[in-house]
Amino acid sequence: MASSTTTARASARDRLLEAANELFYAEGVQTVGIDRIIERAGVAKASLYNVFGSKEELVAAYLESRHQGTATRLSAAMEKIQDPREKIFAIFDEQAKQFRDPNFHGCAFVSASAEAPVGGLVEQATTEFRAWIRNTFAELAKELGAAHPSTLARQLHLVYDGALLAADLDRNEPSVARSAREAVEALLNASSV
Amino acid sequence: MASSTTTARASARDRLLEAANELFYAEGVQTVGIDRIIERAGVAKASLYNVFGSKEELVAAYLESRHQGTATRLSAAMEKIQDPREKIFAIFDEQAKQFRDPNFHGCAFVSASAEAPVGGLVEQATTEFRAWIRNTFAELAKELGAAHPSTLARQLHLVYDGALLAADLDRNEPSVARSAREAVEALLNASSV
DNA sequence: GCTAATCTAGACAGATCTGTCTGAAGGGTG
DNA sequence: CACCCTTCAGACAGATCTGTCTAGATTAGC
Repeated sequence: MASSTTTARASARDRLLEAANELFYAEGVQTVGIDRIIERAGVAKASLYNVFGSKEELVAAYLESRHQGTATRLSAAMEKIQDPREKIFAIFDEQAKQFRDPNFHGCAFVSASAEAPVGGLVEQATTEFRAWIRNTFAELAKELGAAHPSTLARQLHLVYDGALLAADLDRNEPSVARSAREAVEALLNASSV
Repeated sequence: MASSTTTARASARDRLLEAANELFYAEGVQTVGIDRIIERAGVAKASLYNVFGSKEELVAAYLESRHQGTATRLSAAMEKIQDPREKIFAIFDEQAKQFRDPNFHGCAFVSASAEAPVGGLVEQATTEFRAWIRNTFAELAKELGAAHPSTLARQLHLVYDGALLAADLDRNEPSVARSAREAVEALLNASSV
């Protein structure tokens, strides 16, 4: 598929992924059926099953695209920063920006994992994503010269996940981002930096 | 399997709640159907709909029973302790004990909320549970004499949620509990205690 | 203009879901 | 025993789900 589409319209695959991203993320993987995806994408059901072989593979592709999106967003946020400490804060600032998005609805991987079968593609995509973000924190912790980089990374990950969860489930409370930032400060200071 | 001579069978309601607790928690609210619940509970379908009016209300009752269970567990863990700082650690120690339970599967409220309709009973039960646990932390933070009790409570909640999530999704890593405890220490120390 | 490949809408199959209803079995109380 | 009332097993309705298949429309290359 060398993308020879000269048409103005996006490819069926891209339109399906966009529809999946909107609907799956907003309402959940289980509750959104195939019919609603193809209706929003403007694509025939046969085409969906031709491109992706099953709903599960569409879900996996949706999660991989979110993984990719988060990776590029965080890279962009850290791009012009040298200090690893400031890079870490940039990650949480970027997260705080997400919270203000009216379409924000928590972590897509957490939601998708809630009712996914063990050993399936969703679990696999989630494991990869979480390993990647933990590794991102671990490298920054190492650059920082933390006493125990992997422990600090795990702690930053705890705050990162907890903040995502709270921002989604405790909508009334707008101070989540600030509390998370102050928690990060405390953790960085405590890790003998 | 068992004796019907002396021991009275538990009520239909209790058996339904027990089956719901096992199946909903292990596999998810959406993926487990009514038929599997009544089969495990040994109860007729008509009885379920007689006791609870709908699946959603059964789910809400299941969540409320977990709320109650967590409340009594934490109360017991803090019972013999006076120092609020040690009470906070007792909460996280209790959580760590949960992680070692082979049936541990993350936070029931997070999982149930992942695909629940907005404004439904699941959202309501989740809001109540989260308000309760945040309030628990807030009272301890106040006893501690923290500079900003509600901020400290929010931060402890972040770590609490993040640890639950990580213990569920990053099964390989066993050091979650220790990292969480150290994070709590750092947060307590930073809040001018 | 013709052919071949692709995309379309939608019927269809088969399974599964929630919730209702029927009719029989069972246990406690007069 | 007769009565009442709960519970039982399971058929049934109606909706919805994933995935397959048919057949017409569209498009590209020649």
